[in-house]
Amino acid sequence: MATMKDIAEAVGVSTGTVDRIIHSRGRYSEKTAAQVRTVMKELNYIPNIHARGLKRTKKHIFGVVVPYRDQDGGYWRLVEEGILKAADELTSFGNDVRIFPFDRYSSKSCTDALSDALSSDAEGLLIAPCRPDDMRGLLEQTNIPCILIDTDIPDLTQRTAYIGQNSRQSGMLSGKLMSLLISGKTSAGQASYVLIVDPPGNNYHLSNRIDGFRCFMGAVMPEMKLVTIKAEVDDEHHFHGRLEEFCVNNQALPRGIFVADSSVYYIASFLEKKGDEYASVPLVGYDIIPGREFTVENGTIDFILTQQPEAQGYRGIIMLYDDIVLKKEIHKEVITPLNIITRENIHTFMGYMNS
Amino acid sequence: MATMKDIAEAVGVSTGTVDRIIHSRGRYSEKTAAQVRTVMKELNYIPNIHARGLKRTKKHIFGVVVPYRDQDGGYWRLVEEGILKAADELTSFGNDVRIFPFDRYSSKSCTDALSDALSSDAEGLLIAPCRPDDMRGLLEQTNIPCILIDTDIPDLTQRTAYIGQNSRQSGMLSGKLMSLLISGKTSAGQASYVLIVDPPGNNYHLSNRIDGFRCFMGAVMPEMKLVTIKAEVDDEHHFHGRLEEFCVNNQALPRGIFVADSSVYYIASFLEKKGDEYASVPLVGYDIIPGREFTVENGTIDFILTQQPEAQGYRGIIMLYDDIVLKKEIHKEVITPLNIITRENIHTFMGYMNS
DNA sequence: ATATATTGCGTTATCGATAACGCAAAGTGC
DNA sequence: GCACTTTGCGTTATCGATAACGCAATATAT
Repeated sequence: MATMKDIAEAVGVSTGTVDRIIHSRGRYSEKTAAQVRTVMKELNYIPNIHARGLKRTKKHIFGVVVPYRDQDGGYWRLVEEGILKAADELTSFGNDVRIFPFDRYSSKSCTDALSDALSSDAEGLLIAPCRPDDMRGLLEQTNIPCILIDTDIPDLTQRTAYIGQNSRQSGMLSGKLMSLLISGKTSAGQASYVLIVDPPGNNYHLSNRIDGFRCFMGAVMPEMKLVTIKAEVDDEHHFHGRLEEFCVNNQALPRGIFVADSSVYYIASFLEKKGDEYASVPLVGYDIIPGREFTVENGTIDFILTQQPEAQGYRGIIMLYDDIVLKKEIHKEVITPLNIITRENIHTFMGYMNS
Repeated sequence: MATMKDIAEAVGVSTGTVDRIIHSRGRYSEKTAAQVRTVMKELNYIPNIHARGLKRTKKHIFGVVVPYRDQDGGYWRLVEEGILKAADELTSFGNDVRIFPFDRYSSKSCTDALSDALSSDAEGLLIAPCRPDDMRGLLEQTNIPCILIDTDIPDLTQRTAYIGQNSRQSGMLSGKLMSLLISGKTSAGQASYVLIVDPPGNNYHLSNRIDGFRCFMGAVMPEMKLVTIKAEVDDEHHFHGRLEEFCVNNQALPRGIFVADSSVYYIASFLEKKGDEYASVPLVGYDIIPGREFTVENGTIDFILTQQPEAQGYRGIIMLYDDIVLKKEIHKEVITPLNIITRENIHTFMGYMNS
């Protein structure tokens, strides 16, 4: 492995000059710079990240702007876990990750958190711009590198990268799984409709998922009716109430139920409460929520799709670090894989997470 | 962040003593050691990995003993890719990864490769003991730490860790997917049997998968006959020949086909050649093979299960490094997640791999 | 009692990159 | 022509952990 000293000796200058050239800190002639760059390539010089890391006593501070842990059915808690895991690894190098959480249903909370983060001494931000229109203005005025997560704002100049999911595609996948689940059960007496549960909020991922689901079902099972109920509050009781109400007005059970986010666990608990006939209705939803896995294990929930929110959060921080500290070339767009979880493989995912 | 110097000053000794205590290198009294350990906990001392990495000029050499790239339908090529990726990251720290490949169908090739690796100057090995009985003897005589991949030998003292899959469980999962796929298509004229293709070799993962598949199908669809054909040679033409032969003797198409490894792509090409009626037979198999994805994309293959062989290889090397160089505590057993791949999500996986 | 071994500890050079500091030579302004 | 700035470069301390080396003070052997 070639070191800076090797380069310096080969060219006939000192390591200080080489360093200045590498970091474009001035105080060198272009002539020497060209020689150094040539020799660097020849010797295949790779900076020793340990020496760098050791010398760098400066603390790097990263800011994270994401919704409160409990919002979107605990989804952000998982993202935060990934963030904290990465933060933990990085803080051992003397870095710091500060979280500026906000209420995704409040415009003010959102902009407040963002401006706090921007005026903090963070060198880079990981932002979930759930309310792009509220946040865009502030983001355009800064020059801090930002990695966006969950929601993209492609034309933003500060957008160093985007990490997210293909929500419409995941809706299509849900549709496929649902169609497989219900194609077998041809109970003649049953009504031919599938229930779509639209969770509270107007998250655009939710509408994309539902859209994708409708699209797939429409193509594969055009005769199947799709009935939607909209929930207004992110609360288990509220969901149960809405469902109970629905059951009273509809004598026939649906052929299947699709829930566009982790509220699928609320539906599962409702169905289990109502007995076996209900619990056996095919149910497809999103996200693994710690402590709720048993409804997948016992088969009440047939399929769960997940985009590994922890992995997204973790990845976000690591990319920020790679970009700012290590100055690595990072991917501009990372679309996380769409995992299909069911009774038979849920264990293999749970064990793998925290390792 | 507390440094060794802080610890030393707090206790009233020198950093040399602290270092000797941390690494149990002797030349210190138990009394001082106790004090140092207490203060270390108090100050929450975390060694600076950069200082460590910097000081360590010694090249670490790791050996890898795995089957030839092309065996098991290219599976090992993928494992190797992960290994090389990890190796690439580590070699920038001045390490070296040497691969000792073997022919998994030859006892001699297998032991030769292993003994080469053992007599090399590798400090740790990543081994796929595909032929456990052949390899065990040699492994018991060494004291080099070994991480096993793919096949486990639980009682081996050198076994630092095992990375692998739950193959029986994956067979069950295949069974589930197959049962969903065929429960819908109730064409009256069709025979009621599912074809199981048993690939060449007596890999125990293969038999476990088939076993799991049979188990699930037997439980969910007891009336369904399961017909097995065994392939003898790992060659596309051979598979086509065996299938053609089977078709001649069986007028009716199977309700579904399960292939226990990546030879599923051979089956897919056969079905596509025979026309639409054949290509629409539900097909479930294993592994994403680069260049063959189109048979999943166009729907000839309905479901692919994968255990991310690249991730396994990558993880193996990283764990070896963590164990030997960083002296981290590593997990003794890592079971990789069972991913379900289908037309609607295959793209999300392919993009993610090399990032 | 003398020779040798062991124990317990301090001191120090080293790994490679970084950036502050210093200094001579060349350039600029009046 | 004198005072200055800028350019181009070398020198050096530093980051934290490591391990070789040295040196007393004991312990053990003969």
